[in-house]
Amino acid sequence: MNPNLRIATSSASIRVPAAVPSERVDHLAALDRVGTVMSLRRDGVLFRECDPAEHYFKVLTGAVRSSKLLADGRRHVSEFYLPGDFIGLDADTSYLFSAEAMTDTTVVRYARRKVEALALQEPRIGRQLLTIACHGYSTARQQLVLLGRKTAEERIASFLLDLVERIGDDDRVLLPMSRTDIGDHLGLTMETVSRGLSHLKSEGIIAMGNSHEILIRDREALEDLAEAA
Amino acid sequence: MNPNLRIATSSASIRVPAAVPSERVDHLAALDRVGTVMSLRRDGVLFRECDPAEHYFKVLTGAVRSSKLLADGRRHVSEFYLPGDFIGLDADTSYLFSAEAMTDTTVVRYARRKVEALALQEPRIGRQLLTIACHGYSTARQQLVLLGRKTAEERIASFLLDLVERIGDDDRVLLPMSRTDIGDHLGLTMETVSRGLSHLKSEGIIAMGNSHEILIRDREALEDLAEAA
DNA sequence: CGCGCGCTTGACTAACTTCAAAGATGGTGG
DNA sequence: CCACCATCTTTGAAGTTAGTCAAGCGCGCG
Repeated sequence: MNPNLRIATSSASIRVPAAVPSERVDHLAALDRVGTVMSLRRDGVLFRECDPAEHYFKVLTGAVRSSKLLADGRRHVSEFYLPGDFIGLDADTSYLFSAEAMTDTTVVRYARRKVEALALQEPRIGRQLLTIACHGYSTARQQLVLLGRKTAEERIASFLLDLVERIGDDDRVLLPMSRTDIGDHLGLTMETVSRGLSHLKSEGIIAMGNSHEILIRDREALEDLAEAA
Repeated sequence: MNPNLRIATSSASIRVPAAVPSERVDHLAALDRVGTVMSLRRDGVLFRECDPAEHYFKVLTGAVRSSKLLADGRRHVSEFYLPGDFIGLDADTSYLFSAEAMTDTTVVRYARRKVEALALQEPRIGRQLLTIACHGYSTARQQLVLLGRKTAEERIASFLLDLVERIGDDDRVLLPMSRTDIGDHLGLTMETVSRGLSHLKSEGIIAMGNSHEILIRDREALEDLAEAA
C-alpha cells in the first residue's frame, strides 16, 4: 500500500469548480455518499498510467498533477487539478496519465462502478458528469491552441491568468507547482519558464514575493500577451 | 443563407466511430429522428467561433476541420472530424472553434435543445453522449502530449498512424486536408510538414502516389517514431 | 494545353533548448 | 536560533530545431 495515500474517516462538502459553466446546482451531492475522503502527502500517487481505471477523484484541498512520460524520459503534464476539480472522466478502462499530489492534498475517491450505476438511475447525475466531461474537453482544446500556436511568453501569460482565475486572490496567486512542472505543462523547459517570468517581472507586468508567489501588476498587459484567443 | 450549406431530404444511418471504445451498441439511433441531413461543399461553413451553439453535428461522409484564429492571423486546427465523428459537445453557449468542410461533405444536424431533452428522458442516450465527450476529452489530452513534447517528425508519424486507423484502407490513406491544415493541426508550418513527409519517403517508411495519397511501407518504423507514448 | 494553386526544396534566421554555473530558499538538526 | 545542505531557481553562452523568406515544380482543373 502506498504510504502517501491514507484513507480518512470523515465525509466532506464538495464545491463545484468555479470554472464549470452553465450548471448552477451541484447534483453531485448524491455522489458524496459513495465517496471516501483520502489524504496524500506531497508526491503521493493517486494512480499511474496504465493502472485499471476503477476510481474517479475530486480534489478537496491541495493540488494534483496529471502527467505522462515518453519512452526517452520526456515528460508532459497535461493538467493541474485544483480544489473542486474532478479527475478521471477521460479514462477508458485504464488511466492514460499518472496523477500525483504536488502538495499535501485531500481528495474524495468514488468507485467508478457506483458512479455509473447512479448516473443511469438519476439522469441529473449523468447530466452533471456530462457537463464536467464537456468542460474538460473544452479546456483541453483551449490548451491545444496554446501549445500549437502560442510563443513561450504568451503561454506563460495565459497560464498565470488561468491560475489566478482558479486559485488566485484578486491579483495574487501562490503557485503550487515547480518551474519544471510548469514547463512540462506548457511545452517549454524550466529555463524558458524562468526567463519568461523574469522578463514579465522586469517589464513590471508581474511581481514575485518568493518564487512561488506571483502578483499581477498590469493585468491588461498580461491579457494582451495571453490574447490571441 | 450560406450557399455551401444545403439541407437534404433523406434520413441516413449513422455509424459509431470505430475509435470510440467500450460501447458496442449505438444508442444514438433515437437521435436520428431529431436530426436533419445536410450537404456542404468544400470550404462550406458549419458554424463559426462565437456563434451561439444551437446544434450538434455528426459527419456522414467527407471531412470537417475545426479551427481557431488568433488575433494576428495564426491559425490552429484542433480536430479533423471524419465519418462517424460527433461535433459540438465541447461547446458551452457559443462555439469555441469554427468548423468548415474540407471536401464535399454530408452531416446530420441535431438541435441541441432536443438532444438534451432526450438525454434526460433516456439515460442510455445521456450515457452515449458522455462516452463521446470522454472520448473527445481523452483524444484531446493525447494531442496535448504530441504538441507539448514531440518533435516535428514524431508528430507527423503519429498523425499518419492516427489517420490510417480512422480512414485508411490497410496501409493506404487519402489525406482529405492540405499541408497547411496538417501544419496548423500539428503546431508546425506547411514547409516543415512537407519536409517531414519527404524525409519519411526518402527513408522508405512511406510512399506517396500523389501528394494526398500516403502508403505506409514500414509501419514498425513509423510506430517507433510516433512512439514515445 | 496552359494556368493557378499547392507542394517541394533551399538558404538563412529566430526562438527555444541544452549545458553549465552561480544564487536563493527553506527545511533540518545541532 | 542559527548554520548548513539539498533542492529549486535564475542567469549566461552556445547549439539545434523549426520558422521565414524565396524560388521553382507539378498536378489538376478549366
